[in-house]
Amino acid sequence: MSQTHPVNQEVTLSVIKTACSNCNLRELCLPYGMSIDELERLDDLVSTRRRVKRGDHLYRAGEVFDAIYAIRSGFFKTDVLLEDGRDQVTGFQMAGELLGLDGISTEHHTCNAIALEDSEICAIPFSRLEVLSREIHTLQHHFHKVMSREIVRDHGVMMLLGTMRAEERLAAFLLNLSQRFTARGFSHAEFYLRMTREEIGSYLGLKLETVSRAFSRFQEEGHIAVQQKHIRILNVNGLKALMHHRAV
Amino acid sequence: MSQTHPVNQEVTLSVIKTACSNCNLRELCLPYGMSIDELERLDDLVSTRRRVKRGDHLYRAGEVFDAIYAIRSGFFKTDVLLEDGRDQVTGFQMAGELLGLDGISTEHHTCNAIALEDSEICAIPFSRLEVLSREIHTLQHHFHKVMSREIVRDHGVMMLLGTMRAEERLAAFLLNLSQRFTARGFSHAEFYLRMTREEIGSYLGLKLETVSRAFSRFQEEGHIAVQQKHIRILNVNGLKALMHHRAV
DNA sequence: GCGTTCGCTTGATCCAAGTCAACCATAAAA
DNA sequence: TTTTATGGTTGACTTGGATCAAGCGAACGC
Repeated sequence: MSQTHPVNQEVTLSVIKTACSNCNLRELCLPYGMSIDELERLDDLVSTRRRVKRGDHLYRAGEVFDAIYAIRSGFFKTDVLLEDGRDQVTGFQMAGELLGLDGISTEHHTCNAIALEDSEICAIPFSRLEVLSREIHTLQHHFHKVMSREIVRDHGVMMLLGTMRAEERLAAFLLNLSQRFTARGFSHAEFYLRMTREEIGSYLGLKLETVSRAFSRFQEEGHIAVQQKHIRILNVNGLKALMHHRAV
Repeated sequence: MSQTHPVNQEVTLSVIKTACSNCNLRELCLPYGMSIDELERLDDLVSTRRRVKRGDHLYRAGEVFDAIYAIRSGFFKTDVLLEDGRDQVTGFQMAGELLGLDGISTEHHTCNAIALEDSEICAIPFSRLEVLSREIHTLQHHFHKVMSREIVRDHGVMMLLGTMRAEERLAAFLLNLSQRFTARGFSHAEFYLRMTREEIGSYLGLKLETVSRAFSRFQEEGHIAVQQKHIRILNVNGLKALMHHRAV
């Protein structure tokens, strides 16, 4: 590459921009709660940035695990494949969230992570994260919290799959998305779905037709406005009520 | 209490017996992979042993979290209660397994842990565990693996709830129990269920009648012998086949 | 600009599991 | 020993969501 001064400057700028210490997601992501000095030590670790094009795998089930990934921008899904060919989407991840925690257990990834739009991720080599988290207490503690939060989230999904009916599931799903978009500074009431009806259905344990019908019903009842993947929430409380419709 | 010599000796003996370094579950539990010296440092931490009677809570959702618990003996369930009164069993835990990991995230427990038989647990103060795991790399790494394993387990349950039909779920459940009993040195083919049909159903997202019917069907087909809570597995491969019966 | 593809919607029908109800078995209480 | 309570089984019926099928609209490649 050219080594002229202007280009070097540009490279430097770009490096600064990719550092955790300057990342506008740091309050959502791994750096949460860390001091300026501590952040600079984390920057060292998280130097590798990578683009993942829509439809491409970030990692695949079975591959050796050596890093977790923070989503810098974009949108992912994770899915698990059963031996008999059935598969299920286990989660949708957006900016500031971590991918790959499931791989720590066996040192192999146990699911596929696929970009649903062109995305950018920060790779965090796991063994180095363990070293650093021995030294930075806040990092250690926050990492534990993030793992625990993932467990709590999964319990919520189990609850949804085990006790809720179709419309309740979809209402819960929309409210969850809305809440996560809000946390990222986007509108809570209007967003684009990055995933298909089939992927939503897979995640919610429903068929795509059922998802589609539920969307139509919500629209008829004035809770939301749907136009393909564009969703506007017209009545949050209506959705919340729907979510707990039938206490069986 | 009496301070005579024999009694003191008994106390000492009892303390030695409760230490991780002498625990016969150490290969299944938190101490996995630790050296003798390291184990002795862990012993300090895990000094509190507690009995929990059948039906009693180890902790309740909403309580402040300050420790995780290793099951020394016995059997637990965890369940989550939704605002609208619905609840679901999120897991069954047996000797050597950890309880309470969900509480790290918010510093409050997010589920109830209830003993299904008279049990004994070791309390592990969490902040002290974090301190020690900064010093003992194997402890740190193993703890991360345990948390990750919990995430992978939950994905398995999501898979089960999202894609499997009733008989497949129950077959998977029985095989899972069998495998965990085996890992603890018990028969893989014969065991007592500690939970009711209703609790199994709640965990599997089914009604108790459906669970009961599936048991009867498995018995008719010669896969298992059921007598109340006593289960004998007669045909493991039959169950495995059942588990992947319909690749929809 | 046009055909092809992919994702979505909607309708008709079907079935697995839920619901309701009766009854049985075991264990604890009286 | 009988009574009561709790948990389990089984049958008859209902239903929510799956399945099958047709058609539509937007996006993309040629």
